[in-house]
Amino acid sequence: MYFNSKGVLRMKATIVQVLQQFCPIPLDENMLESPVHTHLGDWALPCFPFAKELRKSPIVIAEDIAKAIDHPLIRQAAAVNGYVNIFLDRTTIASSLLQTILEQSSSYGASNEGNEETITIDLSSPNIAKPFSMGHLRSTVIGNSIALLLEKIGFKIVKINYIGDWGTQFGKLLTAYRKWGNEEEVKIAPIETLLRLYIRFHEEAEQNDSLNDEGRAAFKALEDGDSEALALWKWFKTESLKEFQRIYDLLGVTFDSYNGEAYYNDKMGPIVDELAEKGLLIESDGALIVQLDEGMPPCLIKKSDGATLYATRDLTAALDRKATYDFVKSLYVVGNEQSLHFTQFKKVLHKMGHEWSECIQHMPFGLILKDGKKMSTRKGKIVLLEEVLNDAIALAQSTIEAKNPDLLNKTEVAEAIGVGAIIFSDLKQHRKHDIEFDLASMLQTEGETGPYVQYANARAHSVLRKAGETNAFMIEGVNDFEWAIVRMLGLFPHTVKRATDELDPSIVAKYAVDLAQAFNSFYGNVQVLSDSAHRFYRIALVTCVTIVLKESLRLLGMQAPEEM
RNA sequence: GUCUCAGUAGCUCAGCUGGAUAGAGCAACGGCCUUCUAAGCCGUCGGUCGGGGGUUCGAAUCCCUCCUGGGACGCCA
Repeated sequence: MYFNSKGVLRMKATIVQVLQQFCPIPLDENMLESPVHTHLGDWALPCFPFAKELRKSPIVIAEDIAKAIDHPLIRQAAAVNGYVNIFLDRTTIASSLLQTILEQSSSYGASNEGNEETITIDLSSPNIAKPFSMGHLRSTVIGNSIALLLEKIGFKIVKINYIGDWGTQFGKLLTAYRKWGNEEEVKIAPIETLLRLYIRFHEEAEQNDSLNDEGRAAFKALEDGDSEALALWKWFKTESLKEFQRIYDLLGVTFDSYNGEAYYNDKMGPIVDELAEKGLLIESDGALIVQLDEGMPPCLIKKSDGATLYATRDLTAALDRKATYDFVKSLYVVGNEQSLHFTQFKKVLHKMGHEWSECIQHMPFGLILKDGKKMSTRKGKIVLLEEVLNDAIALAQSTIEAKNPDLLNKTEVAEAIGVGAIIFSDLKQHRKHDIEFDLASMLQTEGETGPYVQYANARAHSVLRKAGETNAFMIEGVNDFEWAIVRMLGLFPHTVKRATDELDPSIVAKYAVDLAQAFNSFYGNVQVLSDSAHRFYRIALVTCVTIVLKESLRLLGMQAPEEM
């Protein structure tokens, strides 16, 4: 009776249900809170809001409720300063929770809330001919984790890598290549060379504005199908994708579609026509725009030379995705700085009469700043992700060499840890916060880091390896260290719920650290194997820790090596 | 200038759908490896929650205002 239809014990929901039997006011989960200090209890119900309706003081209300409570799940209820503090019956809760987790294993915390409906996620979307930057890392790992989270609650996810492979920038790049580039150099180090050309273009364009016109003309020619330009563009793209794939392999991220901007090049006509038919298109200074309301800048659909823009392609892509996938929601994991673009873009769809424009959701994230400022590709102020990843892996490698030189699959483990450190350092922060780039803190493996969580898992596995066979367990009392773990384990489904409601992986990352902390504290203070009275129960507890830690890490897109 | 996001310990951040004494990590300092991996554990130090008003029994949290910083603001994406 403490389980939902899928057999998942949801501790908080259960306790609210129990409390309701003793409280005259309708309760919901949000009213129950965790006391600031554990000695105050496991859960607390503040009674202040009930005072008016019951015409009694909160102190009296709390006392009345506390006195009335009589339930096998609750060991003790104390009224303190208007709060009802609940102490749970540790043995009962622990045994049913451990049983549940052992049975459900990795599906613990899952649900079918999504009902197999489709959600598309636009993520990563690097620009070809440019290095994979730290900014794209954010989009990639946040989007990936959100995809995993939504899958966990039963949605069907389509991950789309909307490659930035079209637009004026390529006209500029073509121009630069023709002026200063050569084939050999590009072959040897494609992205590096193209980046250098791109930077030089912007440097020289500052002195000589006609260069910009040349770039725009080159893009127009590309869009019109100029075969020499197209061949170069294709070559740049192939080389770039090769480099990106290396990074995706390292990160362990896959995509369901790589349809980028260029894919929509020959599909934009009908949309422009539709906009015209619906009377939304206005000519302004030779360009075609859609006027939007209340002081919002208009949305540019075609430049005065007839070439398309980002918005044109985004609109086309959105319509295509709706037709192809029939999504109930369409998420775009794209930086903060494009917020205005997305509001405009949704507004245009709305004006076109597409009510599903409401299903489009921009999920902005903070910028990665360098010296307090945005990094700029054009000025070459950029940090390369691959170098950062390689640094992290090398560091993990040498730590393993120092601490566990006999480890069998050192290379894989070093990769899991190094990459995990980078992913985690990104995901642990709230999505919308700007992050000051700090290599040292990304490479850190102590404290609230990915390796810390992975290490807790590895230690737990080490105990289990030495434990040998398991057996049925009886719980003879739950100490504070164990109880801290049980509480965290019980919170996992609620954590998944919060993370999916908010679409925020940082909630899971914080949870993983808390669980790892609870485990490490237990590990440092309680013997598992040498205490025969508690042995099997503790083994079960440790097993559950590994299940939930691994699942938490998986939801963040990280590996959970069993030895490190 | 307009819009938008942010400002919490020396540093990086939690907490923000209002609740008890504002929590972690890093750094600093002090303990703990002859017991399951010390990438760890235990402890000490550290705060006008940017300022000022307001709403409330109660505000880091909600509202207003000011200050500071990031970002965006028609032919880039």
